[in-house]
Amino acid sequence: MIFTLRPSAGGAVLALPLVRRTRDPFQGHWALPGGWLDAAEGLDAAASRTLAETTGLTASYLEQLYAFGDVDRSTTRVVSIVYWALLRQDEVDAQRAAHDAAGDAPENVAWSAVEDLPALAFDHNQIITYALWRLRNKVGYSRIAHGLLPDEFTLAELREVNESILGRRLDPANFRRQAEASGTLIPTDRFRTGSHRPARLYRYDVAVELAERGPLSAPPESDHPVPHRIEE
Amino acid sequence: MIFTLRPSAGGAVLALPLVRRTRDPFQGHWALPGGWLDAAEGLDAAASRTLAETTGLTASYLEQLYAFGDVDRSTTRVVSIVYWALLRQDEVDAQRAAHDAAGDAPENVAWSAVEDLPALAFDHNQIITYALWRLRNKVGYSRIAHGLLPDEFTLAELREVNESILGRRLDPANFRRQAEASGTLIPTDRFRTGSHRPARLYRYDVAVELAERGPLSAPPESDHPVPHRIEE
DNA sequence: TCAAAAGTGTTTACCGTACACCCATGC
DNA sequence: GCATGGGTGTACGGTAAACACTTTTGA
Repeated sequence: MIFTLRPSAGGAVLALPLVRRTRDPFQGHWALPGGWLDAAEGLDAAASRTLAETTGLTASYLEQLYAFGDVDRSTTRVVSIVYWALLRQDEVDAQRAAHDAAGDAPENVAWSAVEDLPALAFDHNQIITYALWRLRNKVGYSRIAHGLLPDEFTLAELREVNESILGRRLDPANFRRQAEASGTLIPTDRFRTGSHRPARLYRYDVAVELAERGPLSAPPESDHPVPHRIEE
Repeated sequence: MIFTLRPSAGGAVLALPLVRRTRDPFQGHWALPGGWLDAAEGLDAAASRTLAETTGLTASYLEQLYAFGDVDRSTTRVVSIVYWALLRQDEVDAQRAAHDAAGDAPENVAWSAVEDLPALAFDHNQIITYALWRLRNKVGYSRIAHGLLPDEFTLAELREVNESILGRRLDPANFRRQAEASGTLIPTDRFRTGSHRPARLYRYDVAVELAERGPLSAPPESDHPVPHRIEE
């Protein structure tokens, strides 16, 4: 499941690529991009590979979502270990422009806004519903939004990403203070000009981001969990 | 991964069952209980079955944790879709008593406190570390603690469960107010006597619990995600 | 009567929200 | 100048934490 933000009238909207199935079951239907796990690759690697095969891009954020394994979710027995990725809009645009210039735009891939999805193959609509729920939850307590932004961005751009994911407006003044207080933003000396008062550009502190994912992102020093006791 | 609370000097401690491996790789080592996915059962069903085979019990809480699939995590290629379960202490005790009476205590199962784990087979120590991290996170924003308690419990017992998971003392007065304000507790007319002033017994409102798990616990009415737009 | 846990009240600090206001730039 | 978004100040309300205090039982 690959999310990006697509500019649209009245703010950006979340969009994701779908692929048209070329064989049964669900031939001709749209589905989430996916692929088979190779015997010689780990789950993360397989997800990265599938992402690259679909979009030609590398994700700025990639995380395991959930394993779906009901017996009746396909005509054969398939367990899907679903990952979700966030792509920076500028990279998606650049890739699309390159394809357009070369005239080799992928035939069976289409980007769809999440609020305007067709009926998909298998249980893929349900998977998207779950991913959206997780995304909207996570944007509240995590600094996930920068996965959709270029390296340098204004606070207004960051706020608009959050607004697009959450589906509601945020107070610019309060958002600014919370963002600055989070300790994850590094102000630069550069400004975005072009309209009205120039806005300062920020970048993310990547060191902070790693600590949020728990023990999986950075393997613990010891094989043993940290002992913990109640102090009397 | 099966958690329960074991009474101990100075408060309860988290404990989980380990099984001794009877074949290579890691023969003789302790490992997390597990089993193979049957072609005719879903992931949740397989987790329930494995739990029952290990403990003879049904979980009061069962949730998918994570899928582990690095190529080098076993000598053969194995993808483990790990679930975690919470067991009520009274049921574990009853089951153990039944086994002791019948003289058929399971030979290769041992309960170990999480703060005193041996070196386990495969990447199982890492898996436990991750599960503990998730458990401690989740106890903060979810009412997960009641999975470790009998149907009726005092607020002090509920607080002690939270203290055991978090590894620190909580203020009884503040904990009481937060628990009562959560809207998930139903006071009963019964009291726990035996020492000092009797404490009122509470039970959980099960209806509330279901809403916390997101779209997976209760499938959405429609196959399509709820559209959302920013109001201008 | 005393110890100890159950349960209540109060004070403080902090944080999210709302909103008034000033600042700097393009037009 | 003036419209507009960038950026600051401030007041209010809710909630978590700290802790003093009362209540009720067993011993």
